[in-house]
Amino acid sequence: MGRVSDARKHLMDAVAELFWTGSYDSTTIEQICDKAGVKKGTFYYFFEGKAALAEAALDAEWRKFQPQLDAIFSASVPPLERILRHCELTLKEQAELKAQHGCVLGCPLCTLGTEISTQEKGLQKKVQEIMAYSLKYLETAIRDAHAAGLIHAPNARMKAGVLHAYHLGLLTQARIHNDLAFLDDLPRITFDLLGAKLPKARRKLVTA
Amino acid sequence: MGRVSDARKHLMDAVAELFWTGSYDSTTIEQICDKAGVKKGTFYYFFEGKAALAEAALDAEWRKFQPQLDAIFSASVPPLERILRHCELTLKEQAELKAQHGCVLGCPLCTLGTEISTQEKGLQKKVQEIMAYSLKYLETAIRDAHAAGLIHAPNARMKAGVLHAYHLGLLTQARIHNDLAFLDDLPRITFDLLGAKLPKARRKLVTA
DNA sequence: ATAATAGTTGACTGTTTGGTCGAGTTAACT
DNA sequence: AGTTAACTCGACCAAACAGTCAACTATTAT
Repeated sequence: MGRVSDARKHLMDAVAELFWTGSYDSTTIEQICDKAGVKKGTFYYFFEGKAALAEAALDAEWRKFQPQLDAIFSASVPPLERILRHCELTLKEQAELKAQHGCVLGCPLCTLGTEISTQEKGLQKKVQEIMAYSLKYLETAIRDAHAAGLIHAPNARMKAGVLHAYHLGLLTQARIHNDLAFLDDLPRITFDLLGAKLPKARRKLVTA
Repeated sequence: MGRVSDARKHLMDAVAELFWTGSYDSTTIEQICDKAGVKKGTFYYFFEGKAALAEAALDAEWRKFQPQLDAIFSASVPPLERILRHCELTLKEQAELKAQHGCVLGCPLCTLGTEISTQEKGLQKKVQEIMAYSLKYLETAIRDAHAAGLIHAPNARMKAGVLHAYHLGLLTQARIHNDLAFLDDLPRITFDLLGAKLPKARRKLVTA
């Protein structure tokens, strides 16, 4: 009964892009509404406020992204290949975003999470949750690689943590310096850190 | 001629803490003035706006911090010891800040730089500049360590980049999760990444 | 068709903000 | 002591902002 609407979806799409390119606090509700082609009243009909919208949008984005990770980290793929593909996905994504928006955007979870960590506890929890998920993919791949004797990593969780931190650090630097070149080393160093050899055939250089 | 004032200094101190604990965009000029015990008119007498103040404050903070780094990374200290001390300084700082503010604050340059990267180009440049400086300390230490045969790192710059990215990533995670435990591995993993052995005598565990 | 429901809106309120300015105050210098 | 320059302030403005609401519209199920 009653009419149906896609305003909710439009709002979530709009907020994702605005947070991504700008920042959480600098994005106003009116900006979001404008981009979504929706009036403020409608916004408040669907969401309690900016934080609630952000939380919903984050959830939706993650659900959209997850199948890609599931494919890349599929158990049917050799473990080290999974990690390599993940690196390549990151490179490809960042290059596309730079082409689209004119600047390197880095990791959205870091950008958002860092900014709101001292406020908006609910949203913060969601960020933590998603980060924890994506860490698990790495951890599993590393554990499998170790079990297959491809690398020596008795503590897969810790190794994943190191890789993840390095990964995030690079993305952060790339955003801050607005330079994709920071990511060039990503696959090679990742494999270095794993104590594995990067297949020579796979040398995609993505330069700014 | 004329009177002298420390309002400028007070403003710079206030803004440093507010950005640190909150965020750039969420910090209003009035908030800054309140914390500094100064009226808005005075603010605009000294600064063109928030970005200008931030830039000046960043510069001042860096100048205050630099001597500490100079001491830690002194050529009179064995190169690997420099790096270890730097890790320990980070741990100590973050623990103090947590005790003081109730939350893990991470790297201020990252927090600020990530948030404003797509706006405020002048401020952004300052952030990049300071980051580049602090990277140089690491690089020199690594080059010295390599020259002394303590580690194998023919490309000191790249090694420093890896360590730096890992470092930043950890701090970011610690902030996002508000948990100092993320930093526990910092010294050990740092030395792992360097291919060096961490002196057993130095095992300070800082837990949340 | 119609009634019930879901969605939409614009106009409104009160508040917060950035930013300005002229008038006043304080301290250094001669 | 008096001049001058550096500084301070509070009052003010206009714009931007979050948030509300009663009236309106479109859709769906019956």
